[in-house]
Amino acid sequence: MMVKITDVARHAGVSPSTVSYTLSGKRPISAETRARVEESIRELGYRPHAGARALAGSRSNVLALVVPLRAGINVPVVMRFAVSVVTAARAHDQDVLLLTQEEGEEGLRRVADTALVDALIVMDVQLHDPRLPLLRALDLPSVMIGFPAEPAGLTCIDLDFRAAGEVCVEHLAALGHRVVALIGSPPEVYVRQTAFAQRVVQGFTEAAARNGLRSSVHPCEATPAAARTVAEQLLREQPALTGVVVHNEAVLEPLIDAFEQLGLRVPGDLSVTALCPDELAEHLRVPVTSIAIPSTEVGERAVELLTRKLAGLPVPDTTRLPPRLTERASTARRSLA
Amino acid sequence: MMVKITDVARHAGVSPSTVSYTLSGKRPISAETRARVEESIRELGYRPHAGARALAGSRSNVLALVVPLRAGINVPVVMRFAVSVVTAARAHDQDVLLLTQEEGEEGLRRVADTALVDALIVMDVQLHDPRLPLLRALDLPSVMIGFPAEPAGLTCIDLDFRAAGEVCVEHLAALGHRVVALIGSPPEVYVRQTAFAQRVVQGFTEAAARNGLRSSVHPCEATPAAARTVAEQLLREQPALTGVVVHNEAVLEPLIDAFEQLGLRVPGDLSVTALCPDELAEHLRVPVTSIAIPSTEVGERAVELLTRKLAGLPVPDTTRLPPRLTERASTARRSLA
DNA sequence: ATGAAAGCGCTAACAG
DNA sequence: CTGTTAGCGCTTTCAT
Repeated sequence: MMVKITDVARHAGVSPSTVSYTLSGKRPISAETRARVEESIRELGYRPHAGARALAGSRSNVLALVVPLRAGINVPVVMRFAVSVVTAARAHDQDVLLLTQEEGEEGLRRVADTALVDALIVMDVQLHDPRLPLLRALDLPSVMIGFPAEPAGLTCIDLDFRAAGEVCVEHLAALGHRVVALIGSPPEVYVRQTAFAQRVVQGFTEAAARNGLRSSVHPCEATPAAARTVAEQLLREQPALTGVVVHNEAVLEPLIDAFEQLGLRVPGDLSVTALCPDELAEHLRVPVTSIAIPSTEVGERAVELLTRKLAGLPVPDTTRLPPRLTERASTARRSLA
Repeated sequence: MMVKITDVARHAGVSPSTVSYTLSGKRPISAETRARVEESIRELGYRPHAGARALAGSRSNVLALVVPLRAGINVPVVMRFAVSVVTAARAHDQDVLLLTQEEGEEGLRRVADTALVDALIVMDVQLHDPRLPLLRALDLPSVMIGFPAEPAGLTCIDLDFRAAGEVCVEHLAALGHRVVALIGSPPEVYVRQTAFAQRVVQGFTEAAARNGLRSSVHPCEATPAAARTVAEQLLREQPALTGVVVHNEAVLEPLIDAFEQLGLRVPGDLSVTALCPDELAEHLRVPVTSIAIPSTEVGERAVELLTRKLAGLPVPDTTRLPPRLTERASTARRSLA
């Protein structure tokens, strides 16, 4: 019922090793032998047994993908990312095993120790992620999505959040805006978890200084009421304000509503840019010029990094993907009124 | 570097098979031997090699989960489902391999032929899904999420959409409503793809008849404009209408807006129930009484079915999960004004 | 350029 | 209740 390598070998009149090498390309095979073997494989419908292959070759051709479960994660982004990982992995002849964060370090250790997978992709990396020591100790290659506090010895990839902050400011500066504000995440985000929020602030602040803009930063809780408060405060304290960068998905819509209710038209009086998923930016009443997390690209690149590591090739410790700003209806040249 | 079963055997002073049987429980082991073996396993940190196990035991302990990619799928629902499958699978000592619909039938055949997985979970099943013949032919157990036109010989599971339609009507009937309408999906949905839309209509219509309610069904395109049109038409043609069931996520919010703009208060003048994800129902201006797809339960049950099949136990061909209605602010007793 | 043969680490008869 | 042993199907030396 199952065709095995010896069946193919017999059918093609060669030895099993020749079939194996034809498949792996790990040693030269004459053109005619190769043709004969390939024909036999096709004819018999041969498929190498994954387990046997893993045992003999000590390579399972499976990657583990650890997906986050925490509240507050952006589900569509994770999903898009997962799909792109699977697609990219298949292009490199790898399959993808799905692990949940729930299993924690034990899960990682398990799939590593049982040789179920060859490598790991870990999403939702925290600044002081408890899994870091393990990942360093494991002899499996891994790549992390996000940057921990101490990335030395690890391979990390993510959007370049600092550049994202800069790009937003530069877009506003190019449109003639002179006073800008960053409306960010709730204060606690700047403390725990990941470092990306701070990086946005850095990029924002430095780009503003470089371009001679007046700038300020305003954390904001993830509630409409907080959005309203921040909007009012901004109008009071920065009457000359004409550009804002929003890095807080939850309040993007409420903020725009608040500004308009306070008499500021977007983009007539106020230009708005955001860091948020494209779906959100597109579907607002005023579609918002935004930078999204390039989930698909992150996934592809992560798999590529892993493939290189598995091949013993050198890879950069850190990869920061350049932000791409999509212009929509929420930004316009500063009116000279 | 790698601890193997013979190491454990030597350390515990038993044979490899005894270690194996201690682990699998496939034959009786004396309490003291078991204790000694377990102690050795712990001490040495032994983990059976997955590939070796799969080869010798012809069981990989991996399930394949095929996730859909089509536009129009509900991403959070898929994600929740995937997570629940992984969690449930782990509870049965199985891992989960992620496949995308993109790979199609070839992907299924591949993981089956290479013995990479023991069983398949297929989401997003269409009425005349091209994968059906393959799934029937494969000797791997599989379960499908959703019902094809001809489920004979397959194992299918999904929400009981017919009962969902009924429950909505009965809820409205119990609140004293006498004239109800179903606002459904765009016409094309009733033609192609899946059968669940028709089932909702059936349940709705029959329950209405059974309860002596006047009822009507209205397909609706997935646009705010269409929602408005349907709302207007309803008010014109069914002035006595006081209850609606909405089975169309995209227009739930626009519909409520339209009704209120037309002077109908929800739930004061009109009670609204829906089939939609809880997130949506909860976050509307008026939280809507709704029935959600029980993604978590579907995932758990799917894994359970598969586990039973793998154990050679009989399973029902079709499993329809009972709908659960969550009452929110959008339904109320019919005002006797 | 190809073949022969020795495992990879585990499971499951078979034997006692 | 436990041990012995023959593979599972493939990769990879080693040989030619």
